[in-house]
Amino acid sequence: MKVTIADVAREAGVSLQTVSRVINNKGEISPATRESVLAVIERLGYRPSSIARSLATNRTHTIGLLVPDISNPFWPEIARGVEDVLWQQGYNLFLCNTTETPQREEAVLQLLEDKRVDGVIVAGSRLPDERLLPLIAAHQSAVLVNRTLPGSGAGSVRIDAQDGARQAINHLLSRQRRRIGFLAGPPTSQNSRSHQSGYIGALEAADYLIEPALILHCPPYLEDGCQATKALLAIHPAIDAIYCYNDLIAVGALQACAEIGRRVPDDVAIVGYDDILLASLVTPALTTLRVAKYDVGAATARMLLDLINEQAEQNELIIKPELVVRASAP
Amino acid sequence: MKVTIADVAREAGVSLQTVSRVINNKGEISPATRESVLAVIERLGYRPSSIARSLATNRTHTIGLLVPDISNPFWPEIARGVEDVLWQQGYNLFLCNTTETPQREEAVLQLLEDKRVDGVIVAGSRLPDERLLPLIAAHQSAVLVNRTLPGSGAGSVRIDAQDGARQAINHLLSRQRRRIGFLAGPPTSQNSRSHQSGYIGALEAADYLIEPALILHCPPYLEDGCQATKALLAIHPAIDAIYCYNDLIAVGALQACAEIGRRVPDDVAIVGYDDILLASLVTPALTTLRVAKYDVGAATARMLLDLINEQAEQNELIIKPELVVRASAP
DNA sequence: CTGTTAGCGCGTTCAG
DNA sequence: CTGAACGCGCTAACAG
Repeated sequence: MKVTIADVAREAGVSLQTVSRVINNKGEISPATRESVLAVIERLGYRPSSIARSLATNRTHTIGLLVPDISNPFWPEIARGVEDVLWQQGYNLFLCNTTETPQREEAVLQLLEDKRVDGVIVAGSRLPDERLLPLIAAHQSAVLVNRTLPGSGAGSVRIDAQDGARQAINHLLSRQRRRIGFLAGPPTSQNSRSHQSGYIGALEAADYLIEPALILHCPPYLEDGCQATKALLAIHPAIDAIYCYNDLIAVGALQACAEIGRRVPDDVAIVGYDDILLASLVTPALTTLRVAKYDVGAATARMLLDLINEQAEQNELIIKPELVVRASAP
Repeated sequence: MKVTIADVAREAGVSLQTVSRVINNKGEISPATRESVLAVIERLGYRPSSIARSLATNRTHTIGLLVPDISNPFWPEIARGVEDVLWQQGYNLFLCNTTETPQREEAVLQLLEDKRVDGVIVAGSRLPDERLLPLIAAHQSAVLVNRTLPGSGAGSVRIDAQDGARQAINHLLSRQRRRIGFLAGPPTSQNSRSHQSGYIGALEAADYLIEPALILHCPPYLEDGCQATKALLAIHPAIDAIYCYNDLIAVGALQACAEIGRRVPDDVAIVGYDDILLASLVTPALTTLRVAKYDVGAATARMLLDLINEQAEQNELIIKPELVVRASAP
């Protein structure tokens, strides 16, 4: 059986309470008893039960992180940033994959509530506002990544996809690309809509007509990007550039072009988004928008902790991505 | 305030216990009262507190996963496999990065104990047996990935690195490579020693002398692999092949060769390990040993759950990697 | 089939 | 400065 606070108290010849005070550094305790209690704790190898503590304090020092899919290379670095900051502050992390499935996202959020997490970080949510809102509201504290949710009181950390898309399109236009396709990622992602408004905005600002048929949605994975690219180029052979929701799709586009004999960048320029490790290592190397993923994760975690401790200075943070020009769209 | 079981009981006009029974499907309950209790639960939106439940049952339905670094592309797929299986069985996952730091690994293992996790999965441990043993023993159930720990009672799932190394070396020898270097990864990794014994075994079996100086340790990352390769080739210019602890190191080796003007595979053949996404997409594509990462994660989680439920049929699983021949070592 | 009585291990009132 | 009693929300014996 585990040694409890009672064992320590008995062994040290003091009351339960005194032991508790020593552990939590609360109230004044005579150095003598403190030392002796500490010695007994050490000798018995006593460690307080987080569970019992949580029941009494109503805090778990645990937070939940929802990501669409941890095996998508964009998320691990975010998760790493989150976990590092949390660890430093004595918090643990529940990792939950939502697998792009709305029901699972809902179920996860409820389960985390049952587990009494002190807060949640919801990244890449695919839920519509009205379904997400009550689930977020049920949590004490929450920070959303790449999404807003008006009226929820949740914090928000976003990479400015609209700005990123604008940078990408302007770069392509400046290189004389005129028929720019857009592989827009999951239609249910708010982030996708931000990209799209940047894409449209930049083209309109340059007085180009928007052709809706140049925009194609697809899941954010390599194979899907490959297929979508083939479809896009089949319908619109004149396309001379493709802007992609993320790097995985962009690498898929690279593959598609190789397979159907379109040269990159000569025939078609490709621009990705995220700057995952892969981006700089494929051939041709991918022009993309660099996102400081680790920093985003760390900042998100810090914001959540501030929210939990009610000392948040801001509950909104927008980070601009940086265009990295490589061979796929020089 | 959260609605508790007492609220439900009062509202339904039954005792606490009856509500508890309904929730847990324990004992016989008259359909009538069951229905009415269920209705109240629904109406009040009652959800049992996992914390209170854990305190009473001594089970948390939570397990801890230790990985060296989730942003190393090898681990996310493992984590995904683990999380999927756990989720299906109603378990949650604490994700913990040990950052290749022994103290952090120790601290994490203790903290997970405080949190009363039902079990732990320890992947890529860097702790020596005598330090790891007590920490593992303190946990009810544990499964180690890519490592054994005699006398711990822990389960073990391993990818047979010795066999993988043997396959790689034999392949290289069959292609007339004679001076084969080995970038061995972290010296504190048991897995690294397995690779090494496969490397040595295969060479000895073919009657080649082992030159210790052809073996170099380095952290399992791209930059480190790049540096180590340069060092290796500087000392031993005659090397015509390099076998690497993992794909990241191998991609680093590819880069190093490009930078110093060694052609791959003409001058130097490179073989990696893991078959991460990147491996097939670099140029030249990497010959490597494919590891069914998701399956390893899923199998590990299943083994742990079986251990927890005391119905484990086996507590050891060894999976063979599969040689995938690509351009870097045809 | 259902209610009562005890804990689970700890923190937080209060007195002393 | 220290101790005793109570409660966190729930499950596990026992009764009935």
